[in-house]
Amino acid sequence: MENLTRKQREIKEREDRILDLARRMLAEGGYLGLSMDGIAEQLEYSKGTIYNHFPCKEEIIISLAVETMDRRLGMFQRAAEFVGRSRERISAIGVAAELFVRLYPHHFFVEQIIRSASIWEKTTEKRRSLMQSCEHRCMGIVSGIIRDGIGQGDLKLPDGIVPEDVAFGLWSQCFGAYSIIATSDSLPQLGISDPFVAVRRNISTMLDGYAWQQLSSDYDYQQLFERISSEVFADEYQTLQSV
Amino acid sequence: MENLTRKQREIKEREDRILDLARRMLAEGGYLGLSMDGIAEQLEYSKGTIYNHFPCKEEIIISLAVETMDRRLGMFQRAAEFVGRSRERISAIGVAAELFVRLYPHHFFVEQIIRSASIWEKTTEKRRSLMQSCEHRCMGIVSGIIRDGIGQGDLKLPDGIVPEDVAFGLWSQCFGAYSIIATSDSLPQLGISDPFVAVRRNISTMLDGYAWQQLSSDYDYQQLFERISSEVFADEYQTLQSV
Amino acid sequence: MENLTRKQREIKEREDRILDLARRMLAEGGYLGLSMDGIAEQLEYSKGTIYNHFPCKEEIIISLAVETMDRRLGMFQRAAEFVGRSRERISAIGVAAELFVRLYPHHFFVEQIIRSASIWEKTTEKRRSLMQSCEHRCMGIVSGIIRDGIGQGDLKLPDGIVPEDVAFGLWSQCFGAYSIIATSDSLPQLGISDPFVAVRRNISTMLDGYAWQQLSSDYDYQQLFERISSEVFADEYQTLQSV
Amino acid sequence: MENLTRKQREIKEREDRILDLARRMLAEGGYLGLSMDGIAEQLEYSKGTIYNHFPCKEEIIISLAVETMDRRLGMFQRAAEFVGRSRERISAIGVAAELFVRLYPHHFFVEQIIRSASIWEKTTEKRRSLMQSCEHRCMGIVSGIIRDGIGQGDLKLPDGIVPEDVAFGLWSQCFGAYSIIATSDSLPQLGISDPFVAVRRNISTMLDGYAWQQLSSDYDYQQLFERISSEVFADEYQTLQSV
DNA sequence: AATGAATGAGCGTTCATTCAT
DNA sequence: GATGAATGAACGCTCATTCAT
Repeated sequence: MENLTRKQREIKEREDRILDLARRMLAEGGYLGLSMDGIAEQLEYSKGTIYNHFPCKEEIIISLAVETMDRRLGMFQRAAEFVGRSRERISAIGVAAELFVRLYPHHFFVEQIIRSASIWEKTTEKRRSLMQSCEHRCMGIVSGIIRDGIGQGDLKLPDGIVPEDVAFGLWSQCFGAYSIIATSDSLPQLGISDPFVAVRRNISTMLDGYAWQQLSSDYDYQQLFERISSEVFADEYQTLQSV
Repeated sequence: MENLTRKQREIKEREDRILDLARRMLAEGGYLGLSMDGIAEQLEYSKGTIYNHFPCKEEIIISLAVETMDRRLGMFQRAAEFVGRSRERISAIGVAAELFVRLYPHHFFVEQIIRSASIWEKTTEKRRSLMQSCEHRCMGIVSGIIRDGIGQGDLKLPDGIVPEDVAFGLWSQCFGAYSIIATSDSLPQLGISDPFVAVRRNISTMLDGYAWQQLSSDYDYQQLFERISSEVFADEYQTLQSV
Repeated sequence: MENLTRKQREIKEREDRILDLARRMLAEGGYLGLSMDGIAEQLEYSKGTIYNHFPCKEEIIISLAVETMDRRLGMFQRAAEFVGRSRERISAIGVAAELFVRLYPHHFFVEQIIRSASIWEKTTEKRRSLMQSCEHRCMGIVSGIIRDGIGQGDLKLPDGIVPEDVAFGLWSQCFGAYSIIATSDSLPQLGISDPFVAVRRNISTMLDGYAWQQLSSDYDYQQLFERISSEVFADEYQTLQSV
Repeated sequence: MENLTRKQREIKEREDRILDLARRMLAEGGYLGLSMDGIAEQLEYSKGTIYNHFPCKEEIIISLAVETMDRRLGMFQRAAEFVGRSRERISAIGVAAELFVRLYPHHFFVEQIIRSASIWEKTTEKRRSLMQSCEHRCMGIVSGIIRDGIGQGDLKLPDGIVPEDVAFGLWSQCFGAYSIIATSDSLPQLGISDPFVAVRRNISTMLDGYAWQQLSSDYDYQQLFERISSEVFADEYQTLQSV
């Protein structure tokens, strides 16, 4: 059994190496940049071996996406545990989102690929629902904090708006901004010198618009951002700084 | 001469059919979903004929993108001419953006594809700058309205924020939300029953956060939305209703 | 009829323009470098018009070859008329051959192309025999001079050797050398600094070997070369000098 | 291991079959006559298999050329080792050249193709220099024998002529004659009944012209030709006889 | 006679996937 | 379980040739 475990460890390790390489290839050249031949060659395994791990190319991409979502979910969970008032906690989520995309741009890119390529036909329904559940839980965390805020009197949503709508707003804002940042190289020419800062300000302003206490006029969220970064995401933050 | 015109009309018409089909293929299967063979086959023309219209696959995609951007730019320009206070005019832009993506979802999808595929190597610099200028002008319209609002005293931006940052916020919000809407089919399960309404509310709330007069609490922007739709974009609105 | 003649002149003129361009294209990029589309485009005629002149691509190449051979035949004929002893006259042929290949390298190149591409299947037997007759007459001129030399006692061929064998030797030597010169760019590195001079010396030595009077030791053939160039081929020689 | 060797043998063997077929196709229809589709079809392998052996069409042609040059170089080297006076040794080279072109006419044709087609862009500089070095060494062998002849007093070159010039003469004569023989089917009609014999006589006469001892009048080079054929190139000679 | 849009067989090449060893 | 040779459908693209106008 010890033997088996070692074997299993080896297999898991190789699987990780495949995924790591695949992610880099995907980031480098999109869906076409990822090739089974290339993986086999660069990893110095035979193609057959790669196929022993993943039954087809699409499954690799799905695995990549699952890994990405898992990783972000983990960061979101740690963020949600931040002790403070509801808006501080939602700020922690914001920190997590930004750190994630800056620290693991390849992971983020995978999500974009998966949205534009038609992969689903070759995949099992199980895979698909696995990813949806990940998405679901991420949303749940954010909505939960909003609900907490409402419960604690920090926030009151107008009629016809549910916490999920606000969560969707945060999600859209981040996803849209990070997509544009990742794929546009003319932002400075458009007059946007520091897009990440702009995202934070815009989100903050939106939350002010919802009158989520405490307002950004009464609280230094920039400083909070730094504090969360170094307290909750010490490792990630340091890695980012050193890059 | 009548004869010549008929031929030319036929050609133009076929070009449109090629682009329409190409757009659908792109929307269906991404960059790989669009194939020259497929176009020729489905349109029942020879490959040579397709190549008489477009010298390579990339040029089709570029043409698609240019068409998309032109069309939206046109709608933005009409929106910007709406007579009213600055926030009403920015609402008109919002109407344009939403109508555009709902009316021409394939057009919108093309933009996403073009962001992730590496098409540019096969294209001239002229093409590239043409598209960038389109983007630039769209941004310029939005920033211009924001500047007008500032000049007219409807809006005052905090220190360190320029109109472009706000415009970027609107762009991100829309682009992100519409991307998610277009590629996710589980929004209802996530609790977001009407994502388009949610976007409007979130954006409106952000503008409230910037204290852009008149605040949504003092003005019925929902009604304005309807009015702009039926006045400025009568045709588009009707088409949308009938679908 | 005057009208018809003008028309015919126009047609002939256009045919020449087609052939000129075709020859340049052939020289530039070999068999593949010659394209019907390219001809039509650069000459600003429609493809149909080109096909009115030549029924297929191969016919153009054949025409090119015929033109080449005609031109050289003309030069050979003028050379053969040089007044002098037989070896002087054969020298005149040598001058013609060298001037031809140096002055019209594209023409020479056509001959090489036609030897390596399989064009004949698409051509009529008539074309083929036309070319062969050209070749025949060129050979005939050279053999004739040799025969004259024998008749005049300048030369006596050993048993088993006919004038055509010697003519073949001259032809081979020239064709081989000029081919190598045209397609090899490393002759200087191989130690051959002036290949054209080398050809002349080698041929002259071979004729000495046949004891063709007057031997090169008794006659300044280099000076004769100059004289023939400037007397018989004044125009060609001048053109060459000015290039 | 026996197993592995068998597989490798099979692969090597197929590679040879590909090259053989490719050579025939090239000889038949020039650069265009060689097609990857055609190879796959005639050999009844899939296209992918062909591409497993050669990464592109050009590499096949290069391989063909290298094989050709290697083979002739080998024959030249064996010829150069013939024990005898310098002119006997140069005769051995002549035997090698003729046997080569008669025994492997397709090989010879490859060289002509490669001279006129623009293959080099798709190939590495290494390939190119490999071929040039082959050419260089062939030339070196011939020049070396000439130098030996000079050193041994068999031969004295006139002023202004270097051994390489004479070697170039031999090369031109052979290359030209063999090219014409290979591509012209009307030699008998032109009065050249045995062109190979004619080449030998012409070359011999040229060497007589250079007064290279022993002169053909004092030595039976025809008989030497037979002797070298059967002694140095016994295998090749026999193969030729039996064809 | 001139046009040029239309054709379609053909090309070189790629790559996910299979399966005998 | 590992290997990698073999497959073959698909791709983007070219171009000589035809023929309705």
